[in-house]
Amino acid sequence: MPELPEVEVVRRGLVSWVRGRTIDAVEVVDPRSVRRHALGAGDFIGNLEGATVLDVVRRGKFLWMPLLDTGAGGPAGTPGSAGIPQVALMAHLGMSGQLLMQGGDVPDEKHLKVRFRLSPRDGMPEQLRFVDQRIFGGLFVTDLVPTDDGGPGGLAESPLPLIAAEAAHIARDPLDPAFSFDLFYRRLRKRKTGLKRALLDQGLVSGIGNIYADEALWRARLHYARPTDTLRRAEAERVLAEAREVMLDALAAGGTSFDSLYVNVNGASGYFDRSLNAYGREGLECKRCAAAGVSSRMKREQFMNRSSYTCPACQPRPRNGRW
DNA sequence: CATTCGTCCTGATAGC
DNA sequence: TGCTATCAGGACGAAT
Repeated sequence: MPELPEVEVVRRGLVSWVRGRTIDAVEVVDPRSVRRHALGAGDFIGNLEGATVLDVVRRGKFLWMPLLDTGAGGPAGTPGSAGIPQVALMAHLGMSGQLLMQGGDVPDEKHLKVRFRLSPRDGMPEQLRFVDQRIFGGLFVTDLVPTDDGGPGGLAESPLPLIAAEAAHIARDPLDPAFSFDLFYRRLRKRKTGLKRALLDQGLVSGIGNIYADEALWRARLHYARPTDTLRRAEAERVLAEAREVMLDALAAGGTSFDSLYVNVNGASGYFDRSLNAYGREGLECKRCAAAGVSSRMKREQFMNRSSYTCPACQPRPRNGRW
């Protein structure tokens, strides 16, 4: 389930394979994977064929490749703009999306949705493939627009002060050097909602999904339903610091994976799931309580139409009035 | 305006 | 055995 670390692993894996290569041909095997491209699959293809990939950049879980039109005439970018890209190929992995580099002789994956044939380069696979079982992810072409907050964000800052229009509403992520805690805390306190809902709101802080939200809350000993307008500064700092820690650990491990739905760009699964403390541990002893000699079992509850895992002893549900 | 909820999807698994 | 129900969840647009 791709969250920030997994998407960053894909970005890093992808960039050396695609930067500078031209998209020679595009094949949309399943149009549902380009449904966010409003003008349809034909227009999607027309925008991409002949364009050159300049870079792979990210904000939150959105990943995109700024494109330069090579002059073949497609709508992608306008010649004469001094090499400044105007559009990008956007990718969101959703639940189960993968971006794979594959040689032309590799059989099609069962859930292959879109195939890109790239200009040949020695020792590099010919195809970039988008594979997605559950079709929550997708690809589309988006405009690149100026941004005044320093660039797209993420861990590897792009030299271009441009952001994909479709990702302009996404906040910076906690690993981003330009992430502002003050801005986050100010906005958090104004919310009338629960803490986990806020952590999952990509417009407030990006990159955190259900798994890392539960892990960060567990590490910070905070309950998911804690009202955001009661959070003390130190508590907000704590949960963000823990989110940062758990995502850095996952990044170092190459991303989290449970069922091989997610693999990185070269097809290798992450293995961080073995060190999760909260997610998926229903009925098991809370590791922290056990270490302190207290017996407490993790419980699972439905929240926001998804599972939330908490320890009832060290992450007590907030009560009215006092904290 | 802010917040919450329904929807999109497939396939593994549980239960009868 | 073969069917149906349940679960997984990111993000957007509709509803409240």
